[in-house]
Amino acid sequence: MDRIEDCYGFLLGKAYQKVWQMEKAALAQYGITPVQFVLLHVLWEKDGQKGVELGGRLRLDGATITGVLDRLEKMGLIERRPDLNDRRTNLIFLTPKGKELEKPMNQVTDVVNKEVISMFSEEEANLLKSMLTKLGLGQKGDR
Amino acid sequence: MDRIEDCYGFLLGKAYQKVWQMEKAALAQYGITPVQFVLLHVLWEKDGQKGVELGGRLRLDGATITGVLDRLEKMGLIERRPDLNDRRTNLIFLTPKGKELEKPMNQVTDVVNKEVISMFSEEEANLLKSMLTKLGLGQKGDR
DNA sequence: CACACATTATTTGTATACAAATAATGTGTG
DNA sequence: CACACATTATTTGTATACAAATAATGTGTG
Repeated sequence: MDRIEDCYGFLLGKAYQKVWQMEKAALAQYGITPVQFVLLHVLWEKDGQKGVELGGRLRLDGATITGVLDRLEKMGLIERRPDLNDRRTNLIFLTPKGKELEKPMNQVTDVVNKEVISMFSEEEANLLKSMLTKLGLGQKGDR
Repeated sequence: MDRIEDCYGFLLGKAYQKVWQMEKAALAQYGITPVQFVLLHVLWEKDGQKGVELGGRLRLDGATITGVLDRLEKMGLIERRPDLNDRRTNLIFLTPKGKELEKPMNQVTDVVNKEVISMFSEEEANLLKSMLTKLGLGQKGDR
């Protein structure tokens, strides 16, 4: 490999960095980072999950989840409640404030997604999605 | 966007994470991280560059470059020398130890690249590269 | 049932990454 | 030439991300 611009790891990192910055800018008005957004997103789908479930879905280390939850809790968007069935576990619940953000934050991130998609043909965008899914989430298909 | 798995930012992040881990594992025997590797790679192409040139090429903030250089310097792989033409600047030079790593490290990262490519057809892999370049480095073509 | 082993969350340490501020030095316009 | 503005590297602070260690609790096999 003569040029770093031929290294897939490098290219993926830079593409991620760019899209992450677009999302960060879009979410800045709510004081939320992209990672905090995706964690909230999983809770909007299903409230009251365990930390380890969130980490599994988001492919994040437990230590990382702890930190993200700390910040979301400090902002008053989520709440840790003890799991009555397993005292090792907390269940993570959205606060009303956390629930309110679903619609507006999905709107601004949808705009970013459309911006990304608009750089390619529909066919290319779909292929990109399936290739990234295969690379990052292990399988070609959906989960 | 109903599922985070449809969010390009998320997919890019996870694909990057996976490939980064593969590279990290391959480079671990040399005690080098993927980011340190790409910085060294730019120096192998041309020794004696300024920090700001490295940051421009790698799309990294000056503060990030400072940190990466600190660690590479501590490991004895690079050296900061004053620029006689501009006293604001250091020029970054490879040490003999830093030069030695070029061949072996390129070999192990080439293996990772081939692993990534092998997941797709040649046509798909080329399209992926051009799409990531367009997304992350601004233009479709090469620089 | 006891106890080795597993699971869950957290803490600590290291490495990116960027924003904002700072200090030193260059450059360009009147 | 002076001085506002730009450039370069660094420092400080915040936010991921993971590895390794720890503490508390569960689970399964003899």
